[in-house]
Amino acid sequence: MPELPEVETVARLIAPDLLGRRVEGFEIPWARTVGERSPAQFARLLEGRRCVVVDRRAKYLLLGFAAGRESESSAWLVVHLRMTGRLVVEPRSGAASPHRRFSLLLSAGPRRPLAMPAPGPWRGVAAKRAPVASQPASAKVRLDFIDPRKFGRCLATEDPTEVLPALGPEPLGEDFKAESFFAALRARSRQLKPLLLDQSFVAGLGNIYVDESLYRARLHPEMPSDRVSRPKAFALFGAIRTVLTEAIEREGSSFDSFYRTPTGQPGSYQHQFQVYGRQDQPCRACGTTIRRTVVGQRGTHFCPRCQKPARG
DNA sequence: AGCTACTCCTGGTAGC
DNA sequence: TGCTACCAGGAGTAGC
Repeated sequence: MPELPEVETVARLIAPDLLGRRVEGFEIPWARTVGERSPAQFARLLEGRRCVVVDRRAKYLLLGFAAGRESESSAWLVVHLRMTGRLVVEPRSGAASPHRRFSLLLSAGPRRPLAMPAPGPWRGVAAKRAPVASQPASAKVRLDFIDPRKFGRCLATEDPTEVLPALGPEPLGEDFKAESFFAALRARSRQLKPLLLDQSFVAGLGNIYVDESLYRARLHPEMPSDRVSRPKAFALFGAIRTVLTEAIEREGSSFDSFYRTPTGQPGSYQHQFQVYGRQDQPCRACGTTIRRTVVGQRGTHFCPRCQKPARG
């Protein structure tokens, strides 16, 4: 499922195919994908504008569009992939997926590629490989939002803050500090698993990376957050950042039919999973059988020996 | 504040 | 084989 590393990968890889292209139209095969917006509102907000920003905040992709020759975004397409959403850039006349829910029709690209704008302060990790355009700049293209389960959303807005919910700190950002993370854990008394999944507490983690982070920090998913010791809180802080960084370096996690990069490639972080999806298999550290339970309505994977429920 | 349940959806799979 | 039933999952919302 697309979490922070997958969305980050999509942003990086899709940027060279979007930057500098102009919106010439759109198609909305599944209306609920675009929320309340009518085609007329889309036209007013986006048509004729040029893509100048491709960024990410939490699990949201932010595509910024500028009017005329300006370089400041005055309209945004805010995309959430949820479970099964994908963004793909296709030749304009190429065949569309039966699960296509929304498309932007884009002009040919600029003669000289638009420089990637300075990444948002929440990026945190440098790209390992330089993203390359998949389509020639001379071709008109189509940005397809493909989403079999229809959970994803593409929202057009003049101001992203008006469609984004309250979001906690970016775990790879500069303002995410171990000391304040410890204080924040102390200030609540929720089970770690649902707390870390709460996007207003820390932004961008989902089911996979929460399980992997808790395992790495040797913390039980049901432990109340205010019982986590200072050293353990620091360990969890480091675990979250390490897991996310390594996942970005491997371009995210893919399994079953879930999640592909914009070029259709799977990520490879699934090969690094220590607990997620490894129920009934031995813990790589101690050999104990990994267990799967349900915590807060979410499938939860942990090692009962490494992750003791006692005070951490 | 924090919990539980429900909703949105469909592809995949387990069970018969 | 063909059918039904159920489930995963993020996030928003409602009710307690």
